[in-house]
Amino acid sequence: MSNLSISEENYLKAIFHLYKPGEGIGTNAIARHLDTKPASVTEMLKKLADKKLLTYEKYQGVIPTRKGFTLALVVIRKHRLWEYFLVEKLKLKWDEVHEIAEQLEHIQSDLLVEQLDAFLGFPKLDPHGDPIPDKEGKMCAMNCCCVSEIKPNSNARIFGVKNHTSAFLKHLEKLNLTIGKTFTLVNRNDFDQSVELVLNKQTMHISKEVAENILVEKLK
Amino acid sequence: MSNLSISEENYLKAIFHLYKPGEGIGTNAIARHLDTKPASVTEMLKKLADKKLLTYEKYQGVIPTRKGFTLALVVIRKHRLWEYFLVEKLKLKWDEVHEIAEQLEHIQSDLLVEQLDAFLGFPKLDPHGDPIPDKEGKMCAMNCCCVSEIKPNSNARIFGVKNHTSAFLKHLEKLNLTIGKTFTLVNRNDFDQSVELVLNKQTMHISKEVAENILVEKLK
DNA sequence: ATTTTTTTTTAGGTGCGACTAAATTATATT
DNA sequence: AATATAATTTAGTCGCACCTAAAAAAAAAT
Ligand SMILES: [Mn+2]
Ligand SMILES: [Mn+2]
Ligand SMILES: [Mn+2]
Ligand SMILES: [Mn+2]
Repeated sequence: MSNLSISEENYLKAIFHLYKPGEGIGTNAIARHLDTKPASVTEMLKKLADKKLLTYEKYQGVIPTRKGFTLALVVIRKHRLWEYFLVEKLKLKWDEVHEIAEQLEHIQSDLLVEQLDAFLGFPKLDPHGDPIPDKEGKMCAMNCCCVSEIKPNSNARIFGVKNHTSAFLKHLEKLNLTIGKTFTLVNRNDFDQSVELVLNKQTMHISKEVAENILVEKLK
Repeated sequence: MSNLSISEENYLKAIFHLYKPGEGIGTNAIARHLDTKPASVTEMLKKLADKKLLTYEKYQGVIPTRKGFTLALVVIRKHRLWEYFLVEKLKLKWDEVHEIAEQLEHIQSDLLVEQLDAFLGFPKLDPHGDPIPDKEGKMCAMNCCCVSEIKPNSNARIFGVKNHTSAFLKHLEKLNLTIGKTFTLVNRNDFDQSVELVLNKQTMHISKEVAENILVEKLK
């Protein structure tokens, strides 16, 4: 029964999201992700290392332990379940839920989480296409890639987003690029990496930045 | 847009609950209610006075301002809406929700509260019979009193409880004394203030402590 | 192999919300 | 009215989570 503070939970989650097999996670990257200062991060890393949630060696970059991964997944599970609740039950828009879930994810009660999960019908994906870990921390494998990675003349269905800011999501909504929509990638412009695609027989252009933040599954 | 900390919100709520017209609220009473020390209370009272949420004069006892009342009611509204949600939607027991609502009441989002209220169908009473303030802070007038205040040979319907601890609520459940049940108060024993009542044709005895914490409406 | 730049850590400090112990003020008792 | 008791405030600390500025180590550039 590891009782973590809200700050500790946010650090664990950030570290989880920044983790890539093989590489240690840098102090600066964590500070950037949490909008805080590197000096503050160093302090917290020592505390989390004391609690055996990650391995810390000066200047080496940090790697979460099994326990660290597990606890991060619990927070992520709660975040995504609450987002699902807010959109499906309370009828909030997909761009309105992230900030609220950022608070709700820290509510402490195992009973609450399990009952919420059941009430929602054990959803597998959150409103942004991200998989929701189950009670054991398992989540469905994702077979998707960025729009910026698919080839011209291929069809794709929008699966999710990588950027969760309200500004980006509202922009997508305006472009009618929401989850489930299918389109054909017609062409990629070499000089600015912008992408030309056809959606509902309408041709449209999206910037490199947008293309990098939309996740799709390829269609045959 | 007064942004209060969780502590400040909990103090405001405690002060609201302890308030009685005419009298100032003592430092000790607040400390007892929040399970903290008088010295800590004094400090917080000064801070809340700076924010114009109450009037504070050394040694005089404290009185909430209009603004203090209003903000306390917002927190109480959230607490009771979440309790209703937990019982009616997530199927938690009435003795399991208080601690969780104590956390949820601090989630900051006006949109969330209003949508939750609508989703629940604008409930008027929480699972313990307490009135839920509406968006404007208004709540239905309560016409009820303690079992310890009603006279022998009168009929009453259980309306709510004054004590919200899990221990007390579980006890009531065991005695089958839950909201909506009606009974006849047969007799009060003078020497220990215990009460004899008839519920479903069964005679039972309840202690003074229990009688003081059950709220009823009198039936003709 | 130096030098420069970047990353990370250390040192020292702040605000918040708690605490204990001691002083002060108010209230009750004699 | 003087004294004892209770309530409240003050003074001084502490842990947490942040900060800035400076030092140290690692990585990159010359
Ligand atoms: Mn968070
Ligand atoms: Mn999401
Ligand atoms: Mn609370
Ligand atoms: Mn209640």
